Amino acid sequence: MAGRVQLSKPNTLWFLSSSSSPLYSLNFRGLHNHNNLNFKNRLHFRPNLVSSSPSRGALYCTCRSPNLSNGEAISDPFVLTTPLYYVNAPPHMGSAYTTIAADAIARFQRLLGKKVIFITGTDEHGEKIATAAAACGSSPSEHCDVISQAYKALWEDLDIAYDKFIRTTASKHEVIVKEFYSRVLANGDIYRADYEGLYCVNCEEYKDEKELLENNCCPMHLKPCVLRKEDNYFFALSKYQKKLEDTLTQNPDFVQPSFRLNEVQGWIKSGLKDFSISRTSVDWGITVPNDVKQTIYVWFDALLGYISALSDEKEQTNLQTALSSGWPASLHLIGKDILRFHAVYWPAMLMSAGLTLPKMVFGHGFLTKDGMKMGKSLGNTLEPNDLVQRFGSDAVRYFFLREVEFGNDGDYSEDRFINIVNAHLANTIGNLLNRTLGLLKKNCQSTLAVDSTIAAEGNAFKDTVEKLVEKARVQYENLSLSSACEAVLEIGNAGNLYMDEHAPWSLFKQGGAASEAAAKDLVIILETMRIIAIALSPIAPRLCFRIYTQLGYSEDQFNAVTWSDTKWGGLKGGQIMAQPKPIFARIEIQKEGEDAVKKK
RNA sequence: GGCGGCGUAGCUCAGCUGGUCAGAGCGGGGAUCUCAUAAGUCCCAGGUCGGAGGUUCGAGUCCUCCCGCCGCCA
Repeated sequence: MAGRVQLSKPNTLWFLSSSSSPLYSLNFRGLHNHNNLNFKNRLHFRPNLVSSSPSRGALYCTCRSPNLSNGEAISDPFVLTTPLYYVNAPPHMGSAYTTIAADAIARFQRLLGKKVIFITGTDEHGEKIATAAAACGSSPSEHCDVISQAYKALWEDLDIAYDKFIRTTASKHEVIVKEFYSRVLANGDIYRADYEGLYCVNCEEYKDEKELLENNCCPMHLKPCVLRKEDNYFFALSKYQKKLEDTLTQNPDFVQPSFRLNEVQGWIKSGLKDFSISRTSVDWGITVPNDVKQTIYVWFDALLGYISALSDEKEQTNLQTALSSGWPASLHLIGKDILRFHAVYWPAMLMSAGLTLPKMVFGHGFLTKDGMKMGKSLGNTLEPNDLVQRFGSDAVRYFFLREVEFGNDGDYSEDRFINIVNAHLANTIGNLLNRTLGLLKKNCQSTLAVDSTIAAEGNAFKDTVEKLVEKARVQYENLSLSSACEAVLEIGNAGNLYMDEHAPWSLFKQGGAASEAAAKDLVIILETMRIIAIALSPIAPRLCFRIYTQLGYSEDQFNAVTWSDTKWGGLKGGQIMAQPKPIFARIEIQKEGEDAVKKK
């Protein structure tokens, strides 16, 4: 379809024009960063290199909600990781999808009052990095700085509120890797051996001859592999075959979804081979302790980012201190292509070092575009930067979290993207708020007549909303992000139906008792919107913030909400609402030379 | 070749453990309304549940074979 899409600037630049809002504070408390003085506010974004102590008043830390003051033990933190993305290239939509999903899960866990440690970062070692840098005429570290920054910039645009951004070139990471290496060595699981084989530089892997194409070309990169013989260090993975089998049998939830568990069990069953964990031919990386000629292989290095990320900059880095700051991880979120490393190699490494395994590894599916696999050679990649610039963060997040059943593959098409986002965010949610605030302004001077609890007395609608909220909570906890979205949107549908049934605009015209009933109805709908703003905030945080501020709340109040605030009754009589203003501008499609609008 | 997953309305998907033998969202058509972001509400069309057998009183759901797609392994 030839056409142009109008930029949804209102969705991305809302704050810059909102100074007329009487309740929106322009004061920015940049507690942690010197660089954050521009107006473009970031909800729950913090490139936090400085540890902040948990505090009730902290802008984003919710580990101590008021409800935890009754002598409850401090619970374990919820530690969530994305993969550490390889900096051979800027981020693509696949890694953005993983990170968006992780962010939604992290936000939900924070709403529950959990202390969350959300770890992401970049894997910056390896031959490909050195090669890519040389091709650009940069040093590897310069190259890493640029690409790593590109990741951070995209995460900022996508409202990713991570806690720890670890780069494998960080000095603390090296300390952790070396200490871990020594532990595994001391356990007798590293040995030296010759390794000869055909090596693909792009995969950074030795290949079995059988899997290569003619001229020994790698099937993925279509470039000839090089015969290499190296004297390397090996990790005794085969030694852990039985233990891994037992672990997966006894913990069937360790790998999810369940069909991925089957795959992993199949790999193990077919026999595990020791794998090389070092290279002599690669200089860009961490040297093997006591052997400066060998460099640690990227996976043995990178996976430890999940632990080194926990290390506090201020303290002397050591493995034990890092572990005690949040290990074991609660959830590793990964794409299915790296499942073997996370579900087989990593657990075995941890066993060897005598460390606890993470609680769960979740391997989600791939994204396709218009039903086809994405690939540079196909020329149909989906650039996350483009998507977020064109449609805004909320639309991108909402679409992928709603449309892809987590764990399965998912498809993107622009028509469907626009249809779904318009129908749900602009129409169901956005119009409901707009029409209600408009009525409130016209008939009640933008002020709530009664408490929402009083307004809903004897009203079954409140029960409907509470049931759907509970449904959403359960779905979030089960990582069913799509179903959670569905449940929250259903609240919006119920709200629109309620409005039509009660027709408060008609009641206002009648005056008297009818007008009072109408005023109560508006309070009911606005309380519903308040609940939606909380329940949907893990998915579309910026949109939800706009809803919350139009209901008369401040940024601090929004950042302090917990899931328990979805309980009916937050809005009180007398609260003044902001002026009605669309919270999500419809994405318009215009066809060339043709007026596509053909409506009544 | 072996193992596993999938194939349900134009699109994206529910329907798990057999029982009002088919639903939802998006899109489409119609009606209605005008508080509202040309939005809302209501109604409708649209299905050989990949195909063929079988088990059963009854199968989208269980079994067998076949076709197609995807993944892992060889």
